[in-house]
Amino acid sequence: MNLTIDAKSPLPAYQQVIQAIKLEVLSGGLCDGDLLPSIRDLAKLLKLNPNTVAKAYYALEAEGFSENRSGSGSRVRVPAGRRDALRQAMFENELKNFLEKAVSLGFSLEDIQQFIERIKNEPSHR
Amino acid sequence: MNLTIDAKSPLPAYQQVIQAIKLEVLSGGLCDGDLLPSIRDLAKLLKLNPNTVAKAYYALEAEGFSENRSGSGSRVRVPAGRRDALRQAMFENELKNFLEKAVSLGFSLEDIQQFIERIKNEPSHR
DNA sequence: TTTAATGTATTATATAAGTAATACAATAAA
DNA sequence: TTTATTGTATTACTTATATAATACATTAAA
Repeated sequence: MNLTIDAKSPLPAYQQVIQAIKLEVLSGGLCDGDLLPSIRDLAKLLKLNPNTVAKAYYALEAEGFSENRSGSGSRVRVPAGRRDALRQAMFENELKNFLEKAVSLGFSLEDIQQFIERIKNEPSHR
Repeated sequence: MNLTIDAKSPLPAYQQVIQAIKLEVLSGGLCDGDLLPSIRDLAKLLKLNPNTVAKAYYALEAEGFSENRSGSGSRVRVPAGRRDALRQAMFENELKNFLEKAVSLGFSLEDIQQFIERIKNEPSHR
C-alpha cells in the first residue's frame, strides 16, 4: 500500500488514513474481501499510535467501507459495482472542486485544456 | 467577499479563513493595499469567534500576505507581480494535486480532457 | 489446548483548536 | 479632546487530536 502521512498537513492523521484507504479501494488496489493491514502493523509503518489507526478503521467501518472482526482483521466491503459508482462520484467531485478553484483564480476551461495538453507532450509522459 | 465556513470540513475554521482570503487576493478580488474586513465584522459574518479570525489574520501577516495595524485595520500586502507569480504557482499546484488523484483513480489525461470538453458544451456554460 | 495475532476498550496525559468574555493600546474621525 | 473602531493580549473553559500503556475477547493456526 502506497501510504504516507504528512505531519505538516492541516488534515488530522486519522483523516489522512481514511482518505488514503478509500483511494486505495476506489482505485482497485484493494478489492472487496481483501484484508487491510492490521491496526498495529499500519501504525508501525506510518509511525502513528495504534489508537489513531483504530480510529480511522472504525470510521471506515461506520461508512460501510470495511468490516472489522476481532481476531481475524479488517476486510474491505465494497462490491465492484458500488466501487465503480463511488470512483466516478469521487472523480467528478474532485474535478468540480478543482475547476471551481481554477476558475476563481481566473483560469478558463481552455487554459486548463492547454495545460493538460502541454503535460501530455512532456517527456515524462512519453 | 464570497466566504463561507464549512463546519463539517475536516479543515479547521481558521485554516479555511486563511485559504479563502488567499484565494481572494490571488484572484484579484482583493488588491495590494485593500482593507480586509475587520476581525469583529468577519467573525460576525462567518459566525466564528473573533479569536478564531484573529488567528487567521495573524497567520496571513506572518506569511507576508497582509499587514495588521491596531486602530486602522488589516491591509493586503501583495504587489501585483508577486500576486501573479503566486496565482500561477497555486494553479499549477492545484492542477498537479488533482491530476495525481485522478490518475490514481484510473482516469487518463484524455478522460479528463473529455470531461472538460463535455462541461464546455453544457447549457450552463453557454 | 495453547499460542499468537486480531480488533476493541479503558485510562491517562499532552497539545491543538475553538469559544467566550474582557481588557488594553493604537488609530482615525468627530 | 473625545469617541468609536481597530488589532492585540489575557484568562478560562471545552472539545478534538494524538500518544501511551494496558487489558480484554475473539479468531485462527500450531
